[in-house]
Amino acid sequence: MNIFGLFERRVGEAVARLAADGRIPDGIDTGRVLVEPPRDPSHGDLATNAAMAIAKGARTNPRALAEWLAADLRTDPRITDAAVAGPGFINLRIAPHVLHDVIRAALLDPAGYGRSGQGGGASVNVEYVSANPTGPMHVGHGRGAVFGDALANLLAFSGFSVTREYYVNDAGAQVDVLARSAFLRYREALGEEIGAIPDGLYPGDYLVPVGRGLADQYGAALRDRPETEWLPLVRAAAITEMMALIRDDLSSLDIRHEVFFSERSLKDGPVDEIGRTIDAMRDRGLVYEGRLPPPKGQLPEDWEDREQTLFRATEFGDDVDRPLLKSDGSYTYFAADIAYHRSKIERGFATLIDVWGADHGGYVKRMGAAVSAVSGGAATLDVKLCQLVRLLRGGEPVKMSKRSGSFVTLREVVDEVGPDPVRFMMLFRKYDAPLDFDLAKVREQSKDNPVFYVQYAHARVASVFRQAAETAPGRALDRPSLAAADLSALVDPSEIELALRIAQFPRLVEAAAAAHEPHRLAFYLYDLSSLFHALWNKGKDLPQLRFVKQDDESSTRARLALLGALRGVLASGLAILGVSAPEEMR
RNA sequence: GACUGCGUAGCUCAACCGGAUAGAGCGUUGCGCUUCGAACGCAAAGGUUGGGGGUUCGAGUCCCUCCGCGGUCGCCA
Repeated sequence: MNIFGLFERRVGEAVARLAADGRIPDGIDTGRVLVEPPRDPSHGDLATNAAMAIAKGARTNPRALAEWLAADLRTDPRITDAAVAGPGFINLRIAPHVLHDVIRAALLDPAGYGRSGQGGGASVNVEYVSANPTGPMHVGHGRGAVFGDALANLLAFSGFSVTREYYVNDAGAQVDVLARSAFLRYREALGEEIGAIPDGLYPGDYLVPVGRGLADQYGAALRDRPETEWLPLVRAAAITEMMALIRDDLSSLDIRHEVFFSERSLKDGPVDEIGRTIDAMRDRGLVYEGRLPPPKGQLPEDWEDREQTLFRATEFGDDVDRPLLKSDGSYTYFAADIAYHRSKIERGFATLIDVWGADHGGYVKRMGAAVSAVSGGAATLDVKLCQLVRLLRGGEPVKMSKRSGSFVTLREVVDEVGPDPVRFMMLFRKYDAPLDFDLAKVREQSKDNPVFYVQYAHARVASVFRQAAETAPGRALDRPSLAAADLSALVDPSEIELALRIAQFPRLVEAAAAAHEPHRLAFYLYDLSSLFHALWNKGKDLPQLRFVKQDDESSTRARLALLGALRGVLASGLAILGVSAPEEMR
């Protein structure tokens, strides 16, 4: 249950009654009416901007409107007070039983609390990672991987039908370079001395096993054949191995895609999907032969002014029209990418989310233009650009990696600190802000480490339940029993504040899902944990606030009910982020 | 030069389709804590939200402009 939505509807009814009474005009737009937590808890439990939001349409001053609405709201048994404040806010105090209902709902259905029908089952495609299959994943890939995965979880939790997809760039020049690099390792495996890896080839030793595999499979048969003959074979083998490597890296973070979509299949499949896409666009007048103005700033050395096949991207908000064919007549990467996104649309997705690295920023407009063009405006594309990750150890930048040849691999980091800190810290920052990831800090078991702080809150709740069971062996601690407790024993402001924060969970999930911003959930869990730890600490000085009290079974049960609700929200939130919720931490 | 993201406390960052007195953590300062639930607690100081202008009842948030930092800049992927 979402009390914010509940009271938003209630406020809407109050507005409708004002209209029915003739005090304001009919049909006023209430789309901007919000019920939200007040900035200052002393103002009330909930606040609404309704009077200010409709004042213009009602042609009445906000204060007067607020008084009318407040009078109506005061008649509701769920509302104990409605006060007008400031420019026209209405601050609401809700009856204790409303909050008790929230606690019971969260307690009785921990996995369902916060879920919503927001998505209405709509199909959403989240494309993330899509790292080139030329080597192991590095830390930068890891951020997009975790972000995309948490976002997919969040959307699924919010009632969307989500497909997690990986676009395998198995068609460009890079995979040919991969093939040549693997071929070198193949010759090495046959006993040849290859010396230093030449510039332009991938030096990483992760290709050594690929070379060995080729030697096992083909013996010396490929060695003296021309490149045109061995390259497709070696390339296919190497890509298969690299994708296995990447899937393994991803599984170390518990990330699994449902669809791996091959770029090569667009061109080499039964039909040339890229050609088909271009033809379809041409039929609609979106493709023409023309010249492009030279790029501003430094001119590329090999710039030649020539006529080429262009997509009218400018008609869809891009800065210039974009080429679909290279000078040798082959398709550009962009042309393939249009065909790929068109395939997503043809597969029934109206909402496309792409998670890219910051270096692809210049690509966003043209892809958005392409999606508008090929879908006729029916599909939307939201591109999330994840900023760079700076890897630190004790404040000092970490560089290089022997294994990969040039970068720190994701796997090295996961192996060192574990998947939970990697996932949580990658999400404990807005995606469009650069991220510092400190290998030393994320392993600290102290309140300064957010991962530990949140997980420890969950473990601490579990510990209270263990203690509750030990101190009174006959005590019924199952959820239905606790839900039957008299919750009116919860009176301390700290307890109420915690309950109110739990009540915000559904609203927060909804907003985070709508904005495609899973980091909000990470911050919420941190705040929630902070309230709980504070309450715990208060019990140290004030024994009457302890959760388990030998001499007061009824307040013990009420508090355990609250903690049971808290435990569910923590577990549920952490599950969306893909972080474990430990029962104990040792 | 163009496009794009960012600019919030000394530092690292939040701020929910524009809402009230811009919030946390670290650091600083002060007080507390004889393992009872301290893998610490409480409190304080700290801000012209990069500068300027505009829209609005109301702007960190939207628009314009300038400054600074990063990214990208026909056919690479």
